[in-house]
Amino acid sequence: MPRPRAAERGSGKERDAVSEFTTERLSVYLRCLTILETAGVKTISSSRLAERFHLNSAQIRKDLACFGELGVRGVGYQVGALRRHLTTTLGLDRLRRMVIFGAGNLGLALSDYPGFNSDGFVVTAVFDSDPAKHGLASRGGIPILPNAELPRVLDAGEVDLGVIAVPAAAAQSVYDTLADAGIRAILNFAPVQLHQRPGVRTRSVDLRINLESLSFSLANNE
Amino acid sequence: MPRPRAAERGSGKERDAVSEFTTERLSVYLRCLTILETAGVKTISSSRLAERFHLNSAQIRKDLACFGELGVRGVGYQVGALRRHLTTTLGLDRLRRMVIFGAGNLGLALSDYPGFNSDGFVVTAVFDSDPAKHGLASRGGIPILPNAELPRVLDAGEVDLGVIAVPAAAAQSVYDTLADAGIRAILNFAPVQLHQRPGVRTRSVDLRINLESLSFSLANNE
DNA sequence: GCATGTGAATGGATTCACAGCT
DNA sequence: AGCTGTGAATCCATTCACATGC
Repeated sequence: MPRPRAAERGSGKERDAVSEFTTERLSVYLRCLTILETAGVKTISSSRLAERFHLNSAQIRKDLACFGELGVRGVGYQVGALRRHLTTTLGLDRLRRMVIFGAGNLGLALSDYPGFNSDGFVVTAVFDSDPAKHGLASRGGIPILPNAELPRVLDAGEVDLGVIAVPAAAAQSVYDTLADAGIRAILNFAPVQLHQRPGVRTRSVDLRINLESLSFSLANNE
Repeated sequence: MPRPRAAERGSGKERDAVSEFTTERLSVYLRCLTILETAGVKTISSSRLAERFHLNSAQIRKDLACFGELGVRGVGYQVGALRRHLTTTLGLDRLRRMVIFGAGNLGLALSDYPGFNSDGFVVTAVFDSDPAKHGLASRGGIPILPNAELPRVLDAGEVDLGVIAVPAAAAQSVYDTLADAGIRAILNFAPVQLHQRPGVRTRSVDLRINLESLSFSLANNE
């Protein structure tokens, strides 16, 4: 097993063995470039980008070099062009529709979370097994539907991404439902080691582990 | 810089150079042991633990060996004793009080999130800069206070952990406020590279990067 | 001259495989 | 015989340092 880690990494192969660490940093670079473009900066070198945003210049160059010769030697990178390139590379030039399972505190918060409803992402529905919630909606107006409605939502339009925000005990079953429905990318918030399916890209965010890790530091940092 | 990563790692030294990857896995092991103990299992070997929860047996042994000879050769580990040991090691045998900055969707959801209000953790207050929210409370009853009330809350009782759930633009300022107030552990949800203080253990969870990383996989997987 | 792209060096996490204990 | 604890081997991400190109 290659680096399973607590926040486990997904299955499925990238096109050219671009590491997950690299792809995560691409998101960071994209954000930095957006800030620079807004500020009117046209060109930037890896070293000044590194300096400005507390990154490492060699790493920036190596990460970007995975996708061709994006810079100009002696000059640096064109901010606008590079931003557009990263946007395409990350697949953010098209709309990613998401469904969330679990209309609890976390699920509803994520439904309305700006980062989940902007720049290429949109939450289309929240599913919950509790009949008392059906027909209701999040504060932002995302409808809460019965789990059984998933096929209908899938028929009505492409869904690219599933989010699991149900209690640990229900997570595997929701995962399987999503996988069976043909969803190829899943973000899991339940604190369980999911038994993953091949062909389904899965990432887990374990909020509790972050707390416990901080607690460990407090307990052991002298 | 040693592995800053998108979800950046904090500052401050562990007692015996126990890696952050190891401490994250300790949380996982603790969960597994709790399940086993509830199921009445008294003893377990690293290989059966690995099998049962999709882990690696050598890694389990190596991780646990950081904290002394916890197992018995030829037998395995005592479930109950090991669970208690990990609980203490992770500092979960005492109560960790937390304050959350940002009473938006995310901040309020986290305030009531079971994982943030059980087994050693409790959210004592939510702070927000919007006067319209002061005096209100989360659904679960955590009061929303003005930022200026932080010193009073600190005087009233120990606060071990701060959570940043404000928009990106306000995150650094909240971070500095928490650091100035003497809080030594911070969990940040804002999508920014924080300028960190020495002596303050910081972890960042970047929800947006998880989405973008999944989007990348969808765009580049075959 | 200056900054990229990259082979080589480094550092560290994971896995292997076995010595040592029960 | 079985399982832990661990040195050795492996793998991989990061960093260095420089040849290459504008």
